[in-house]
Amino acid sequence: MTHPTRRERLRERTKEETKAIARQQMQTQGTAAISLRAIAREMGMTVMALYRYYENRDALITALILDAFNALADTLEQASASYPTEAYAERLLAVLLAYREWALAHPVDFQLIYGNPIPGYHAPAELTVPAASRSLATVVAILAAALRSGELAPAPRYYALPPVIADHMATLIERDGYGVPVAALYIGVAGWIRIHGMIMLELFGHTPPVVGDPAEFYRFEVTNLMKSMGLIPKS
Amino acid sequence: MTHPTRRERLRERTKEETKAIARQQMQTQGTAAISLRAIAREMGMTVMALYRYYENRDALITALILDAFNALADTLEQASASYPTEAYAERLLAVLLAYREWALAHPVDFQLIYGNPIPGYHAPAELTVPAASRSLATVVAILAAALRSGELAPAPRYYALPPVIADHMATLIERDGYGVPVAALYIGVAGWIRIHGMIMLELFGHTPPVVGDPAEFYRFEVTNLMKSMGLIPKS
DNA sequence: TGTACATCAGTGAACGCGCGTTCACTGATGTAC
DNA sequence: TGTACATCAGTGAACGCGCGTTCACTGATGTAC
Repeated sequence: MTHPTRRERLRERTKEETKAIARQQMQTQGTAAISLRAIAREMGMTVMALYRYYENRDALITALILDAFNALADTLEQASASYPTEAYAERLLAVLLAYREWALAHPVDFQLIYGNPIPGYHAPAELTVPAASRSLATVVAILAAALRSGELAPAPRYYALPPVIADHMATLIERDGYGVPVAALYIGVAGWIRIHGMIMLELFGHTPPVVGDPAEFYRFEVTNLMKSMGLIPKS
Repeated sequence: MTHPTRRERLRERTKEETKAIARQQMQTQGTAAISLRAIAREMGMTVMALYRYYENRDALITALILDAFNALADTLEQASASYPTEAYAERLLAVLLAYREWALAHPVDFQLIYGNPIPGYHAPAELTVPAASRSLATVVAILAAALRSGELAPAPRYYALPPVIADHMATLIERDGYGVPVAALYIGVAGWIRIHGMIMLELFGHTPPVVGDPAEFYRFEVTNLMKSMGLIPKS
């Protein structure tokens, strides 16, 4: 593994610039309108120059999706690491607030990974699935640690989980080697889904007119969610 | 107000057929790919014939969106009416289950109203907003009645609603003449958002791999949600 | 009941545009000897 | 240190396609007298 050559560095920079402009254009035109010709025009190059960097349009889209999944997961991991390990409630709250903030700061990337699929494009699952599960894993890890420490006291109803679901989650934990109890995975998934709905609706402008202050509403909902789990943050 | 003429009936039928084919094509191509030429081709007509029925592409999209909002609201109202007025819990559960079922049965219409906006298209708010609020109103009406009867006992935390949000909702209720307490609107909105997240993620294939049986999971979550409000359905 | 006219559904060619991808090429930058 | 050659970035024209919307038209269906 030698150092990257000058050429390799320039090459990497062009690939990054291409993605940056693609993101910029999706912001105004929508995720489906991603066009190689438009990107090349903006870069002051011919379309064909782009084919040196990405095999075709689908390859560029895949790169954008992977970047988005990883950027989100990085942000969440950073938020999680900004508190001591045993401050479970604070860590979880920080992660959940970071989730919304990232989505609002990068609406296009969020739509790319969680919104309407792009017509005609098919994601290569072997690449996207691992990248996608990193975020959930961050949340579930905190929950599992909190459960182990006894600080997290899930309400009795969490144990009334229908057998179909409990079994499925147990299998999943086994297969992927998560090493967490089913309760942690369930709470993580259920919480993620609730939060996700709020963000999706806010992003598309459906909640603000009803709720008034989406940021305040989000914080209130997330805090309640955590309280109902037995995890109470100080602030 | 005379009867519709033969011509008017035929005209209506063609407009309906146009929308039906548009929906069919969005199902395979994505909501953004709605194309007048493709629709005309499928109908065995020239593109220009369509311009007799819809002023332009945007007008057709608006018609599809209004249809979707109204079909959803009709379905919810029907579900609500299938139980006696005082059976609040059963009515609410029926409405919430109907919401998911409608979304799964009409994924394209659901994406059209709650998914990514279509690039270049701008919805006329004076038409879409009233149609959109019908669904929420159905849920909120049940909650308000349940509150009045004393059968719904919201947890104390519902009254810890941040003033910004409570004030905004109070203004909204006043302005639109909902005639319900703030607690009913808040519970309705919060519940709607949670449910929405689950359905969105299921529709785009993000939850099934994690959850195993989305229908069972949905029922479990909705029931828990209602229990936490003090509304317990029999079945 | 018959006729003249208005209304309406639908045609067909054309405009100007954007798209992804192919192919054969030029000229600059690096590498081996 | 100089030269011959390979690698690589980028060009430019072309193919075949689809799109929304314009315009001037044809022929059938209804309506008024």
